[in-house]
Amino acid sequence: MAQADTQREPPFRGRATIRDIADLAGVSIATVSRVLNDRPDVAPETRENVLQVVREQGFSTNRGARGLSSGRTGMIGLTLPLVADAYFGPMLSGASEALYERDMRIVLAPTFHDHDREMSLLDRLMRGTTDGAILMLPEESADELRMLQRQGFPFVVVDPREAPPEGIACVAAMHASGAKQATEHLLELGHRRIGAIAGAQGWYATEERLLGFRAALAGAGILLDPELIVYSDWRIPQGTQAAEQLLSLPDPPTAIFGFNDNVAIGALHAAHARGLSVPDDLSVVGFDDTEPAKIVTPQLTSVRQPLAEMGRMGVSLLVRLIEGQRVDALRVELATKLVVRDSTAPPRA
Amino acid sequence: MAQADTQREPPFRGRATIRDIADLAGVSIATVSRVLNDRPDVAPETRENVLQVVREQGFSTNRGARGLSSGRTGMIGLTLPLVADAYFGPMLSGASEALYERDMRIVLAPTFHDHDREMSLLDRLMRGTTDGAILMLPEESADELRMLQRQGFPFVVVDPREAPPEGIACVAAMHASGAKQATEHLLELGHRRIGAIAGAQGWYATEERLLGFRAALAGAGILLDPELIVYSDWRIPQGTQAAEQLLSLPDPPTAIFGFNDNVAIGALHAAHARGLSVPDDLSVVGFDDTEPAKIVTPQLTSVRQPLAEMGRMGVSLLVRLIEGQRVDALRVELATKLVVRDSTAPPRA
DNA sequence: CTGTTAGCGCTTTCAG
DNA sequence: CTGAAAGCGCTAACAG
Repeated sequence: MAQADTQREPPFRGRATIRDIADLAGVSIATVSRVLNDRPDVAPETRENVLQVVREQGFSTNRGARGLSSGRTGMIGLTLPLVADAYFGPMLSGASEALYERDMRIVLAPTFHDHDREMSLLDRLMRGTTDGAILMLPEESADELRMLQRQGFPFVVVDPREAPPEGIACVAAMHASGAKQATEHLLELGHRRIGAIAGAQGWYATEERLLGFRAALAGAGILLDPELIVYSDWRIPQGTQAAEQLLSLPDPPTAIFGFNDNVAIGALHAAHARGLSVPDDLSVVGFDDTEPAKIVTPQLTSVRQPLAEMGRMGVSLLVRLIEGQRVDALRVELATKLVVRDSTAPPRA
Repeated sequence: MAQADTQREPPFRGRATIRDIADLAGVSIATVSRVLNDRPDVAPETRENVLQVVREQGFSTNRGARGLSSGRTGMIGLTLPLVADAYFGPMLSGASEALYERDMRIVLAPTFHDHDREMSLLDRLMRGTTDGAILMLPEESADELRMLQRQGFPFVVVDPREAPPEGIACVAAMHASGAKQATEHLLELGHRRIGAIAGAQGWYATEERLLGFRAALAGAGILLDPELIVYSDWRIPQGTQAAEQLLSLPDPPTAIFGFNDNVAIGALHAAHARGLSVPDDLSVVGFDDTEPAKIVTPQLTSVRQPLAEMGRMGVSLLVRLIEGQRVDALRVELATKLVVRDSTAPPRA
């Protein structure tokens, strides 16, 4: 009772609702809604008036409520294996920038490489909280993805783990051409025996990069010695180990091509441990061009993947999907580019 | 008309709603809601029955709708300057893990160091979409934070930029003690002239670390030469520059304490450029112990900040705030710890 | 223990 | 061009 007039003007009992704005502006909530959604059928004067009040009150619409009534929440889900990662970070960053520009929000769902978790997350993302999703390096098989698609939930895969399934929106980097460039760079420097620390077997990126590697070698008329390819799991220690193996060969390579920066850095470590100087005794090139490539000594020559751009592109595709626009290019491949730094040089002697 | 029975069994016209579940289970929606929210007042048998149907349908509740009616969305907002960053990444990761465990989702809002953006983001986060927020290294002044608080929106600051304001939930690391440890380590090694590359002036972390640095020096009976402290902006190039300055002194330091890993790495670069060997000619220690510290050569001795743990702790505080529980310790300081690696050694001669 | 009944804040026909 | 009214899916009293 003596609770006083909390019901009065501006500082509402919580946050202003569309109804408060309507009252203040002396119009109906329908009109406010129209203004808020940029509908054309509002008198300019009315619109200005409403916007005025909206600004005064610092009002912005409750997405949950909007979602309920319109089916569109303005939020999109994003799953990715890891958040604290030099590889996924930039992708996430690019996606979040693009989303921000569209005034959309992102519901983050790290899977920590757990397939079940990813599935259940996805499942939950779909339940009205989110208009669509971006799946980065998803754990799902092509079949699972297709099933998801059949449920009518819009999503796009960024950086597919397996070969991108037909009919599913997907953005990837040009792995093969990047690998080819890297290998050719080594070849031009005069290297003839080039070892490769490939990624995990069966991964799309691994297979494609292998293709590019082989193509470059073939182009130089070099017959690939199978001993010179060793698979890894993309991580530094495995890279070190793989490099050890390569360098222990009776006829060791003079250059090593790591299929990502991690394994290349691992190779750097291995060289260091053997007292080999990079690039004088051994050239090393990486792939991805993540932050660490610029930090290690010597700075790593690496193939740049446009990670942030991949994130942005994923958003762009997804938004079109959500809006029901025709998407002609369901599959987008972004160019990669070799960045030469200090870890490559002509072979000794 | 011939649209047929989309209204029938399982595969609903979209996704099952609570009403569908109720029908299928032969109970009211209120009962389903009770089961879903783990209310005690449901007969075990009924509960099991409902859960059965829920599982069958792969149902999960629409958070938007829940938010509308209960005022709780199960989502929390998180602002941070950068997502793709060795420092913020782990914090974010820790927070997202903790949130996941509580079956809550995180709405990500990177500010890219833009104050206005952060404010508007925050403002939007508050509008019913989110139950509370975690602000990592917020741009807001103490006053702004207090204003926010007055609006009744629960939030906690993780890693405050300024000295943490009274009465605001806040988690930080023990900067001073970490800095003291690092300096003492150098002192024990025999260094007497120790340069510091401080962070940005006025930052809480800078001031506190400076305190620890001074305390350690004082403890060893060393009078601090003001020339030996140079401020930076936490980034690598600035670190390099600051180190140049320090090393150009008539009587240069034999060790440099970088107030974060970036500037310490910058110092490594500067040493390298001068042909100084680390740690033989110059010892370097960093702060934060981010990923790059382990990657550079030589590996960096650094003070570990429990970044992921800070994120988790932030969530834990926030959840208590949201649930209206009493929070006795509004201010949490997490311990830091020196990790000795290869960049520190006794001074030459 | 369970069902009924109001809304939560917003969008969207459908009438003026 | 604008308002009235009907929900979106769910929770929360309030009765039984």
